[in-house]
Amino acid sequence: MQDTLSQTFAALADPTRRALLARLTRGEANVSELARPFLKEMSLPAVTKHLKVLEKASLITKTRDAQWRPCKLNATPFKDVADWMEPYRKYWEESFDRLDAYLKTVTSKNKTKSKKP
Amino acid sequence: MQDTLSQTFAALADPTRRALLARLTRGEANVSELARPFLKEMSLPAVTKHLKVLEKASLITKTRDAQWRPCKLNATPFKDVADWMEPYRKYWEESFDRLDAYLKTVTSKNKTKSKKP
DNA sequence: GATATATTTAACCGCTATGTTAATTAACCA
DNA sequence: TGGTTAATTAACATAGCGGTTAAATATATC
Repeated sequence: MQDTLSQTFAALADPTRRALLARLTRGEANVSELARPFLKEMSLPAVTKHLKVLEKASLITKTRDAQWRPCKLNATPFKDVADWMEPYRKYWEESFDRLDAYLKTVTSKNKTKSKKP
Repeated sequence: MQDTLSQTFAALADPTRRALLARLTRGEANVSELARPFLKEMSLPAVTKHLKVLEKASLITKTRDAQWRPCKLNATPFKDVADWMEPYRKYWEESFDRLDAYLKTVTSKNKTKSKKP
């Protein structure tokens, strides 16, 4: 078994699973509701498996309501990812500041060709 | 081939690769420098492969200097992850606000037991 | 009890990821 | 030229992922 963060990233490394999470930001949903948009591309058991991966990674929690299994998002792993990202934030923001600066030089070079009169 | 974000998350889903990235926040390093801390646990070709995964995911760039291959971090995929995370931020912060609120109720319940006079 | 709906489990398959060791390539040095 | 260091490639083993279909389980309803 892997460490928690690896498990989280592995769970996020699939577009179907990310779409499932995105759906859950709009509120709880049970398995068949979650599966519906994907049933042209894959079977229901495939979706069940994706949900199990998300559940094992604690990204979602499955509860019980009669024969339905409402799922909801868990915040903790997102927080963990955000915290892991933090040391890199300064780095990439700096990088985009540089892009910003570059774009400003381009703008100034093209001033005479500007659409505005 | 997978989509970019999946490739990024997959690359991050390994503790060795995350450690390599962490090392690179302290500046450029070539392959053997990067490998050194891991050579008790795995072979050099294994590290080479990890670096290739990071490179394919654009998380690092490998350049050339004689027989050395200095590696440096790329900001873009980190930005992409951060952007993907953004819709979830409010969600998990809210969740930790709730924790905060809970902790406050605990504090208030224990007011009489507080260390402060 | 029988049937319908919701979901999971089982058994299987093909592909890819991660590691190994041995060999190879590339660049430098003496 | 020959030797050393740096890094990659080749060939291979193993394990796990993501999908399938078919069967099983759970709950509600008639």
